[in-house]
Amino acid sequence: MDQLAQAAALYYRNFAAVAAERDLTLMQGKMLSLLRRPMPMRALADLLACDASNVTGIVDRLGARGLVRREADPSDRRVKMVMLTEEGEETVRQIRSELMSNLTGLESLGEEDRHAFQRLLSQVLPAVST
Amino acid sequence: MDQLAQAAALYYRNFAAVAAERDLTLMQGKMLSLLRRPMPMRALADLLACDASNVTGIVDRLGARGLVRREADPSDRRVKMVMLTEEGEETVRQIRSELMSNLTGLESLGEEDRHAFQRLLSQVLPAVST
DNA sequence: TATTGTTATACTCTATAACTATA
DNA sequence: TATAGTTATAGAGTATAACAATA
Repeated sequence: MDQLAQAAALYYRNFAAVAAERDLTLMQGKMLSLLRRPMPMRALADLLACDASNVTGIVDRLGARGLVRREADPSDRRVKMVMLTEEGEETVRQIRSELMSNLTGLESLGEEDRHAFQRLLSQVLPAVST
Repeated sequence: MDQLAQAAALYYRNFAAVAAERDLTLMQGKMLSLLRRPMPMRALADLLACDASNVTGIVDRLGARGLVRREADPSDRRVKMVMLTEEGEETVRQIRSELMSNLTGLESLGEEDRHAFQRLLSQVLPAVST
């Protein structure tokens, strides 16, 4: 229990540090990481667990830096799809690779331990859609 | 790796929800939880991984609600010790107990799985002091 | 000189409420 | 009527820089 708290703290401290190196806030880094494919603003709000009105500002700031862009959805003209630009894609690649190399603990595990870890997490994570 | 991200997201989502029920922000809840014993402002800044100037405001707001108080340190008159009030202690007890009951996953594990989990976490947590 | 805590400042995140344009 | 996104607003977190008091 305390270990879960520490693991969570470690993960976010690491994530925030990696993002900060690129002048990104935690939320900006999270949003970029979520955009594996184009997504409506609304979906981003759900995944980031924040109000839809906040997404406007975050996308604005990332857009001003050329990391994401909005595009109209032909099938529903209310919807705006958000997607990474080329530069955004590259930034996400860098973040992911640095996250990996900072948290090498899991990668250095044997097969058996890794499976035990995943089994345990699946019990603790009944309702996570991220 | 992705599982660690999900576990961290789950933990903080749960923590923030429990804190919000008591009209506390995530940082306010974190600070209360850290105050197992009186602590200088400076130590809180280190544990919360934020600038010392932020601690002033957070302690101010918690103090205005009667959950913490400052006290002079006789041995170094620059230092102010922050400690929980009686109401603060009770709030922390409630938060802890609700966190536990929400994340029952770990508690329901068998001995073997629990040990595997702790062994894994200890590999991922080389530098966590919280 | 260095450290502790505060203040001032500017920016970001946050929820709420009111608005528009679509559906 | 309901939904997607925006805007306005107020409160909270954030780092930086400058400051007073103390070491």
